[in-house]
Amino acid sequence: MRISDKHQKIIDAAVNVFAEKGFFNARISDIARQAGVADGTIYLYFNNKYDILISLFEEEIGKIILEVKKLIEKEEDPRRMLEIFIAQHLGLVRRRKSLAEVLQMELRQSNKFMREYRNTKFIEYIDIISAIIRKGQEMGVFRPEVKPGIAKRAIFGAIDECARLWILNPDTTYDINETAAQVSRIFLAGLEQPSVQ
Amino acid sequence: MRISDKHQKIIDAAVNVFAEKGFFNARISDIARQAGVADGTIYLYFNNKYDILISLFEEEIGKIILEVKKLIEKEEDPRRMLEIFIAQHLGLVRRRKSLAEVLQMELRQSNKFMREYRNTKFIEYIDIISAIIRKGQEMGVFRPEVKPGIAKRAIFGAIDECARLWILNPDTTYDINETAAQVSRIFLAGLEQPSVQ
Amino acid sequence: MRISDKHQKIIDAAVNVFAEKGFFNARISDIARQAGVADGTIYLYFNNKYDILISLFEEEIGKIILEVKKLIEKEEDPRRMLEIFIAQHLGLVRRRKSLAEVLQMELRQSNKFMREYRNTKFIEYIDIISAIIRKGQEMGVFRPEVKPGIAKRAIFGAIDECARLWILNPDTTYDINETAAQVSRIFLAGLEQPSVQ
Amino acid sequence: MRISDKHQKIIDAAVNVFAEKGFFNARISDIARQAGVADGTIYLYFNNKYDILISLFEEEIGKIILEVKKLIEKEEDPRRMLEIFIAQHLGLVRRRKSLAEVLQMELRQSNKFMREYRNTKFIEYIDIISAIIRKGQEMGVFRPEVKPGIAKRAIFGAIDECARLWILNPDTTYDINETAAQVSRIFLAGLEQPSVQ
DNA sequence: TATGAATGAGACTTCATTCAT
DNA sequence: AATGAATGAAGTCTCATTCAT
Repeated sequence: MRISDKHQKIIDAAVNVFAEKGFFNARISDIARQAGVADGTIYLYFNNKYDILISLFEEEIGKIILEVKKLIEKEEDPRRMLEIFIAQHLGLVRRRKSLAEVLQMELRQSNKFMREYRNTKFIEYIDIISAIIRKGQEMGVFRPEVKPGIAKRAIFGAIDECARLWILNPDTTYDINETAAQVSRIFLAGLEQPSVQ
Repeated sequence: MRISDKHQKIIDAAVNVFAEKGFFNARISDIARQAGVADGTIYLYFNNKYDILISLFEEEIGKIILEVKKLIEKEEDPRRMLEIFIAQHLGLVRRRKSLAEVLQMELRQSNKFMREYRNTKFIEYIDIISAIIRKGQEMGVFRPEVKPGIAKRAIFGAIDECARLWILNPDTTYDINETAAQVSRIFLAGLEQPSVQ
Repeated sequence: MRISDKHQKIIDAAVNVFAEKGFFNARISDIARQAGVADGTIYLYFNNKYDILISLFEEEIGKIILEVKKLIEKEEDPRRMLEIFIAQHLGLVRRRKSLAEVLQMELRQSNKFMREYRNTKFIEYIDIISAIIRKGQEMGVFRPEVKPGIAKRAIFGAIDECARLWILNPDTTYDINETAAQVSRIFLAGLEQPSVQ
Repeated sequence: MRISDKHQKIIDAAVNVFAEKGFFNARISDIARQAGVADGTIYLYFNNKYDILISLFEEEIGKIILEVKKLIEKEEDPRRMLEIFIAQHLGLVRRRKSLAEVLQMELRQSNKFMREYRNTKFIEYIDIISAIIRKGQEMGVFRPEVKPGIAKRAIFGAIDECARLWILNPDTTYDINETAAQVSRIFLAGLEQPSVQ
């Protein structure tokens, strides 16, 4: 195992603590306690508090990218691919609520940091969407005038906002599956060639 | 003048400072300096740092709601209304970049706060979208199976994410007008009754 | 009237506020509000917060000295005089509870101040006791070996501590009259010439 | 060692600083400097500034109670016990002047706090006096009509006030031993059964 | 005289980070 | 590698005092 067991324990603890309190209100000692290590131990694995957040983000989103890519590459139909991406992203909220909260929060974190940190993992993630769209356009399934660079943002934003709602009010909101279905339908209708219908 | 001049000066300064540094990295003394008042003066107008953020949000989004409602109520066609809402929201980013940054950041602020603070102004804002959709459905323009409560989130999320991109990389990205046009087209196509076309 | 009406209003307000919150926790604005004047007005009558405390003390204890002296000088018997002094001091607690609290607190205030401020009014007050004792010794009523300078402290301390108890727990404690009677009896027995009995 | 070395160091430093400046004028950094620790270290041992005062009080008065009880329980004669209590209390002033100052100050501290904080240690301390008196009454040495609950306050107040005088003007006042002797004599004469004499 | 908005120095407290063990 | 006690910088907020009106 390249990455120590404790490294992952700390990441997991940080996910929970950041999700509960937010990055700035989270204390290193909270993370340490939840990870079952001493405060100082954290600094053997991470440079500083912000480094935990960045590492967490890169590693966890890396895993998510692998998962969703594996699911998508089995498919042929770009429409189906998009449905899978959307369902997968929203499914993450149910399966790993705290992680979803942190990833979401992080993207909007203090802009000073975001500007400094070129978030390549996140770009890789949403570029899955634009790749799907491009493929659909090549296949003549999606309308050619849609700009994949804009559409990917629109689609990601839409599902992320639905996720945010669900995170804040898990009970009072629409069922996640239904949300995924609705969002998929809207975007598919919005992207498809009229002639295709 | 109901609200003192200094109240607004502090809000304006806070918008700039929060946008630049983020809420947690912003210091009260930064805001005070930029507002041209003493640190203590801020506490004559706001209870605490977080109260500045909340007040800022409520007051500024209140103005935005008024503006966009005024524009929309002149229109008859729900499709046009949606275009206006989208264009208006994205236009805000160009006209008032710092404000847009803060409002965006704020929505994802430390979830602990967000859970406590029922963000009624924000809900009022996105309910403009669902009202438009409902109207379109009544008029037979938009598809009846679309759930306005989900679609409003999707649409808001899409434009907000596009705004975020533009805020972070104003230069390298698509033109705002083009973005608005693309997003409008996707959603209109996604919402419209096939028969209408 | 030599001393303005507002001067007394501020003193009265300060008595209440100091009694309720203590000197350090009391705010000038509290006193101003209770006195029905503006914060700044207080500084037309007093140099600073501590000056209010000193003035309050000197003026109010001055009145108390006058009152008790007037009562005592009607008497011939030093034993009766002592009883009157004790009853009068404890009676103050019932009649003017807040004032009693402040005077008491003040005597033990931050020693830095107490050392700087020679509390002549207070000395004048307890010297009434030593004068009574001396008179009693001259008349052969009180034992000559008692040192008036020590006895005055002991007597004042005893009644002040009883007052303190009553201030803190007005309900659960002995009746004030009974306390006065008991304390008088103890000290009279302690001071009188055995032969006198 | 149950309580860390630093805990006691901070208490000792606080005694000195509170005695010199008073509780409210004392700064945490003063205490830290005098204790030879960092400011933050204080908060590893105490919750807040006021907690230092309370802890100091409880712990130090606890020790004093133990000492005086040990001395008293060797005696049979209640008169002698009272003398010992008085001498011991006044002796404390000479041996531990700063501590005496703080304990005294504390009893009259901002009444808001005193009302909240049921000062059980102090009550335990002065209940030593009432226990002595009750014992003397049972033995027929002290007069039965004296109420121990009042007398304990009177005696404590008397010696505390003498202590206060000595703390403020150590030079110009009576010798502590003489004061103790005088106060003892007054109270013994005041308490004893006439027939006993 | 009177006001009360404004000032700004200063204190308590927190907590990321270090380092001796 | 691991600990966790200790550090000390830094920020929010308070409030006595001032001064233009």
